[in-house]
Amino acid sequence: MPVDNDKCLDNDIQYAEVALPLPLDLKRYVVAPTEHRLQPTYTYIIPSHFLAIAQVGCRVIAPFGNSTREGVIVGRPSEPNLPDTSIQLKKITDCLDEKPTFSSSMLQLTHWMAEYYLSSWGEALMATVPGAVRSQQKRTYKLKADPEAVAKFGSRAKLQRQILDLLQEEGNLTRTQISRRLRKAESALRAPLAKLLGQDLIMVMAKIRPKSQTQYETVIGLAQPLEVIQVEAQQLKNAPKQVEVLNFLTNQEVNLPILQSLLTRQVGCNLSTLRSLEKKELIRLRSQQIVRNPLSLESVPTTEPLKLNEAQAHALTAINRVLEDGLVTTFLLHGVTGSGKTEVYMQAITKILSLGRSAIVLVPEISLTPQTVSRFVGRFGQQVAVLHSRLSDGERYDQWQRIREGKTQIVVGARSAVFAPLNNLGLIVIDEEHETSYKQETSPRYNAREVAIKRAEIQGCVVILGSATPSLESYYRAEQQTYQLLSIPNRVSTIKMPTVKIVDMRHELKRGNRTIFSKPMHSGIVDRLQKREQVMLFLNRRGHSSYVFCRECGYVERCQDCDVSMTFHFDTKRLLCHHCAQERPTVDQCPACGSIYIRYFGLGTEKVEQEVIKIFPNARAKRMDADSTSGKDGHQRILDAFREQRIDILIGTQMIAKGLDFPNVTLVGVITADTSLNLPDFRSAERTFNLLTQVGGRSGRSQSGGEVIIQTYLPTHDSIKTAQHHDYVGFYQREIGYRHDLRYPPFTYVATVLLRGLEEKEVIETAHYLSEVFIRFQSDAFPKIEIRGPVPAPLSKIKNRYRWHFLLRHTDNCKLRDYLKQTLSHYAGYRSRQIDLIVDIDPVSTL
DNA sequence: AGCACGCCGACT
DNA sequence: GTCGGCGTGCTC
Repeated sequence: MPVDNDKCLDNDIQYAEVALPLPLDLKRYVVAPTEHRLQPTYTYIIPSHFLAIAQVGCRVIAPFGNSTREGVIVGRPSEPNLPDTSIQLKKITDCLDEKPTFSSSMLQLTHWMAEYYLSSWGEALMATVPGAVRSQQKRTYKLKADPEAVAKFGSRAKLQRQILDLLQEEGNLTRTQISRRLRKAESALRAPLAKLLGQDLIMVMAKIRPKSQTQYETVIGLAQPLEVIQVEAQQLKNAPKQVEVLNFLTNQEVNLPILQSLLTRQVGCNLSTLRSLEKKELIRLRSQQIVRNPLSLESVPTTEPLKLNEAQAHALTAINRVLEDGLVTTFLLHGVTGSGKTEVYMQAITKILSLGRSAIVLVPEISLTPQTVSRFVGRFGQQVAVLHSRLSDGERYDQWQRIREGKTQIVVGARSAVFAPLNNLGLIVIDEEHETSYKQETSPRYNAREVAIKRAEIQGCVVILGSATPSLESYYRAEQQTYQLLSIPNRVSTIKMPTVKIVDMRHELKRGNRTIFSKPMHSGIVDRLQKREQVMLFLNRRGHSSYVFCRECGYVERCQDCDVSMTFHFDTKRLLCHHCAQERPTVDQCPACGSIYIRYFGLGTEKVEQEVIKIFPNARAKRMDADSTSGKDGHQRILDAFREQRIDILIGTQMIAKGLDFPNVTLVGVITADTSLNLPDFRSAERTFNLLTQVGGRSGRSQSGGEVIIQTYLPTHDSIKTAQHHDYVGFYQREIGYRHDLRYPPFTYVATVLLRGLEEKEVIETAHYLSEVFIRFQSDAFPKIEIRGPVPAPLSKIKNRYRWHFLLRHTDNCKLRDYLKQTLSHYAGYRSRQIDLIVDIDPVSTL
């Protein structure tokens, strides 16, 4: 029987079901998976002083095992529902919210996410709030024994000795602090610390406290009427600084409270001056909340709604009709690059605001540039909150609070903005819906597009998926009438689509052209340079050469920790692994046979830059990729320079392909289209088509018209041919046929299961064991499940960890998940801790 | 995930 | 013997 110190009657005890962010315990699914509590929640007693506020959806701190955790109340059962009656219920230590952080719809949404993506509910809940909202656990270690006992400890256990010395010297330290000072991994400290604790030599003080949160600033105001102050100032002759302060305050044009920092700087005084004035009750110091606003709103000119062309107007009418009726609908807005989709979004948002509801706009992180943001801010001003990865924790926290308090009606942000806590949400826009960055690559591995659709279903909203190159899944669903298709087939006004030229590089080679520029590409660039127009050159690979090898013996420089070749970077003259960032100097002699015939192969952006400089010495060329700049605004500076036409040729990776709009660019060159085409992934054709269309869309965004030149060794490939004619539907029809024949999405649902570990042998053995489990269940209850694998993953080793994987398919995604839950629960008993298991539902890539 | 417990080889 | 490494199990 639980003991409650608050002396209330047993039937007054109130309970909370708490979800904690623990990893999913797969063993729970072993028996009767549908009846069992699928998500591990824990029951706690709510102390009477929290009864008033500890509601469902509140974040709480609760003791868990021998630590303290932050969790979320997901239920208030009248009776505890425990697997075992002997369990002693503990009490919640603290309730962090007066008003629930999670609404019932967010609880529902996160529960769905956890079930769908096979994560725990707690993990799903935590993924929806910014880090700064979450509490941080802080454990500090403190010396408990007296110095004598410490001295007596001896130096048998060196680490323990070092820790004792450190604590004696510096007092209380956290584990991270200890690890930094001793230059040891935190994990290595666990055992020694445990030992010291066991011997009662040290103690831990666990404190969990909410992170950074709200910032305050001090403002100074007058505490007396102006006349009184002026009289008083006469009396302060021997305190000249104080007089100065008073004079400054009384001479202000507007008599508003002034920032302390500003005042001290202007007058040249310090805080103590102000304090003494405060004591004399002449001024008042007051602390007020700082709202960090990363938008410089003043600088953004307001924009008026543009007049829509016929296709845009048609799309908007269809959307508005549904918005008015309040129906749950998903639209697929298919509009070519430059067709004015954003204007349609904005006018739909205007509509939903007029109905008293709010909107979320999801944008891929990469296109969340000031340019995009200012379009929304320019139209909607203070009603917009922006959430993206460049914000500091504090800024993000403030934005989040503004949204939660109902101060903004529109949220523009990347993936996780789909969880923005807006009141009365009415519309979710997902721009570039095909983008793979909407998929989170850590648990819970959700796709914001699918989460948005689910959220819309729960909260009764409309979703607009927008893209020039919709994902095959979305377009298929539109064809099946699951989504409503809206098309904008033309660019706005009279701007034409660029002409696209395909250059067969095999012919170039035969003609003896060994440079990276084909004849048409070369003359195209020369032509633009003469006309003072700009050129963008695109290559989706960083570095100089993607592999370095010896012509004598065939030795290739590989990464020691990953199964890939090292990329040569000319800037640093070093070899870099693009998967683990391992780096080493390049060689001029073969490490295997000593020969000096080292060759550099495989083209990267650095090499393109060099070639451009060599062949077009008079052109001002600049490269933009992950290596080319450092610092926060580096990329922006390059883009600004390009916009102001201080650069003629911009060379870059993906980075320059998305959402940028430079009117003077009339030629876009794709150095090679084949890189992404040859990847062993069922979406590689789709990727390539998207990329080519995207890149091509950068050309000719003004009246002068534009040209795109694509160099390839595979000129007859569907992705390339259809991209040439801006023929999305043609591409779709071909590709959907292949998907159908090969039983890939959207005709099946796919999940990948990856096993990862340091010991190759162990990984393989585990993979084979799992394979047996898969096969056993397949024949019993799931004959239609298709299992591919185990095979080494295409990147068979990353960061020293070997990777084997499975690909599972089924036409019914519920069956597929049930199958995974059951099989993996059986495997869970076998698995060793050395092997990670990663399940990815609806993976965006199988590499 | 943390954290303790308990089993086993290596060395004061 | 003990130290410390490492695998296993539990947390309302």
